[in-house]
Amino acid sequence: MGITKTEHFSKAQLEIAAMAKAIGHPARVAIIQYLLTVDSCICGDIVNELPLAQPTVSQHLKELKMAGLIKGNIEGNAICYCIEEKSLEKLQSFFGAILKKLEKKTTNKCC
Amino acid sequence: MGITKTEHFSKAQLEIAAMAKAIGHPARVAIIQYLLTVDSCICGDIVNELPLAQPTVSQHLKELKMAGLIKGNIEGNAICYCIEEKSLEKLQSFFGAILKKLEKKTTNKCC
DNA sequence: TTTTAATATTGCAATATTACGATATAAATT
DNA sequence: AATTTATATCGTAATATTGCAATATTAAAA
Repeated sequence: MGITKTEHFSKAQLEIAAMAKAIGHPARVAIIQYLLTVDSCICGDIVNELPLAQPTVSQHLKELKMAGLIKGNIEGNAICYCIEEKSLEKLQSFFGAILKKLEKKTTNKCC
Repeated sequence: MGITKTEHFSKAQLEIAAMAKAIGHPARVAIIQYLLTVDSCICGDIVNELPLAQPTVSQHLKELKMAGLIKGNIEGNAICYCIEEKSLEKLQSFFGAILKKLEKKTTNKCC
């Protein structure tokens, strides 16, 4: 069907999944990494940094924005994109919590 | 086209994207969380824990396995699934590195 | 050895994603 | 005002994902 049964999952599960899904494409990983290298988040040429056409990049940016991973400020005729720190913190603490739980059960490993 | 231009991205970017993509579905988030609650990774009834049919769950498990996030051990006629710690560590350090870089550029924020 | 239990695979329908050309929009520049 | 620059949106083709019924597989249990 290609449709996810969202109603059966918790809000937290849906949120983590949505953010992870947004990162789940190499172009979007590259966009995030590029946003980290530009110092003042003076944006602009994200398109030139990627091996993809402008509409495709625009679409990827939209998905990152909708997942709350980046935000954009209009600066004249350009748009300044930045990473949304809060969402990345959520992801890190999700994985941090998992690793913490894993360490607690070192006694009972079967694989 | 629905096809990703993988050849233009780095191995690291592809790996992070693949792992994130695997977590990018609420059922797979739920599976990971469930695997954390069972103490001895005596598996079995993951199907009963999820609001999805058995073939669907099996498919999600396969994707998690292919992304290297979980591993499965055959135990008689059942299969014991566990979380692959290394891959989660990779993800956490990816996000950790991002947050570290973000903290370094607090002076030049525009959004 | 037949049955049961646990999981995987196949096949398929519905929907989502990826990519891009064409076009639209909107502000800066000339 | 016309042009340029930066980005978004539309439309569409190719492919991927999600979900499940039906069926296969494989090992334990009866």
